[in-house]
Amino acid sequence: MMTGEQYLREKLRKALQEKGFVDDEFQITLDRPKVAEHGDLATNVAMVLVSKLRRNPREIAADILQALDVDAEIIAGAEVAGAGFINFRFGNGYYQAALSDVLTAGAEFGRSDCGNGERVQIEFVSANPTGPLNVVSARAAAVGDVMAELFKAVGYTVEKEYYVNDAGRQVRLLGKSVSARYMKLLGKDEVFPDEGYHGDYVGELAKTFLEQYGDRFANLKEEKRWQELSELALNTILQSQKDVLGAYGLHFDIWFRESDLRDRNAHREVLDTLSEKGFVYEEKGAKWFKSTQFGDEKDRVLVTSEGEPTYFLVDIAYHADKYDRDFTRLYDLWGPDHHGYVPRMKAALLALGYPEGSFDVIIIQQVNLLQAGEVVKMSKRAGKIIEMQELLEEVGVDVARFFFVARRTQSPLDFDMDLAKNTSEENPVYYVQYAHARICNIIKHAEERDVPFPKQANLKLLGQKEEINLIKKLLEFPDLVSKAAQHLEPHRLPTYLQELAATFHRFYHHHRVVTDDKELTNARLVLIRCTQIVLANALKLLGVSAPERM
RNA sequence: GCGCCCGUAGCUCAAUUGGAUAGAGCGUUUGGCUACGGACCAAGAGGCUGGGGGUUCGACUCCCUCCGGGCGUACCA
Repeated sequence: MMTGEQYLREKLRKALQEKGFVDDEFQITLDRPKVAEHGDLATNVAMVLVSKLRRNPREIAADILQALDVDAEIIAGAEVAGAGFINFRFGNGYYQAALSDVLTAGAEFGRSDCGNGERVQIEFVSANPTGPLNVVSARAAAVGDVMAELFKAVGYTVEKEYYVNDAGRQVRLLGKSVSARYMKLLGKDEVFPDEGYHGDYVGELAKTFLEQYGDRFANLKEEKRWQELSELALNTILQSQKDVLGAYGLHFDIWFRESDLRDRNAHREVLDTLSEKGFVYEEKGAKWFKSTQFGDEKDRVLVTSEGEPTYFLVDIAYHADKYDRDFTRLYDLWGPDHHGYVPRMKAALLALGYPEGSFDVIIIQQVNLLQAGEVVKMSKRAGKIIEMQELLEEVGVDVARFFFVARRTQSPLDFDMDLAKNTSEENPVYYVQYAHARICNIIKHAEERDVPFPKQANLKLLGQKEEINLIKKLLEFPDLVSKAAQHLEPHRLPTYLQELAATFHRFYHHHRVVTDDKELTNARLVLIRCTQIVLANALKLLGVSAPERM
């Protein structure tokens, strides 16, 4: 069905054209005023037309109103206000009718198809497989997952991908580190690599391997031992990363391995392509990419003077591969320490001829863990990190996901452990979930009193302020989902959920649902059922559970 | 030095992407609830949106500048 906004937009356009104020191209802005006194929707068209018509905005507005022909059931009020805004108020009849659409749509309410099935890929977490996932990865995991779900909700075809850096120096260092620990357990001396991994998990891996495979690695040649142990360690770590993410409710469609690219020389192909296009030159024995031609601040090395391909070159090949898989929009979620890398990646993809704007990077800022008001210091070097697993054990999946998504990605996030562990009203997650549980309980209570959920209800009985406000809040949901997807702002979901829960609790305290008034009871049952639907749909997008009991 | 991000109520954050009187939660003060769950509700106090300048009908939002914090600035990944 047509929303009230669409209806009004159409009627406004008609009025404006009748007056000869605008052409077909003109965009009418309609938005929801912050202040209730300003109505349900407002437009600034009169003010926008000031310079074109050279007239007083309030007069223009009055003219528009005079030409506007709307159904009084839908638009109950329209007036000129402020500097030249036109404020519109929907009639209760409109809201009451719209409520039944929520019920009909059910789990589909809030979803749309404006993405037209376009193929979108979102790559995130992609932590080095050289250690356990930390809390920063936990934030990226939550944000990326919800972004992907938002894209799906508005009609895109989405794949979630994890890039595994299973080649190169880091992995070799991991092998050497494990090897050194392993040999030490056997009482043999092997030098621990300079920049090796000091975390406790390295020793634990060595111990596990010793138990599982005995001392057979000790007899191998050094190089061979490092190689085998690094492969073993990598797979073990990767599996535990998958396990943690799985427990977090996150399942990647693709785990893409860097070694695959190297094995089939994809980076060489890309190098050739860039060379043919004339964007590569040699200097001091190295091969450079002219990224400055595409807005980067300096040129970048693709192949070192030692003949080694840089990480950058392989990464270009990786992104080219994504395009080869027919994705038309690519999103990467990176940590703040990689933001300097964005211009060169964009430059490379432009040089290869991929459309501008088809690739974007979202930088997820850092996470500070707070305990008793103090920042918990973490150091990767010393192996002192709070693992994602520990965090989940401490606060639970629902709380972690909600907290991580609740902030804008550009802002650093203070994760308050004490608040997160608090199972009382202070914790917004419980506040929202409680609203859902409370509704389930009321519906159950009604059934126990032989008031089954009605097939038909007279929604015109829902005229109280708290009832109308609740309906308004519910109807905001579809627009919220599409805006959140469009602007890559999943944090809007938690904000909205808190508002919705508050609006519901307010209604609950002013009005009783199950009463002797059969008709009214039925209407209110529909209202809370619709609230339950929207709460559940929003929580689903977040990957947070919607409990029936707490 | 240069580049990117951040700076909003005591604290943690929003603000429909340029709209009208900047809003929530926590904390604080006061008051409710013998009901379908008190993990709730109502009322109050709390602000020069880091400072200054500019753009225009209109700025938390865009531009310039300064201050403060974080990150980056490799033939590393």
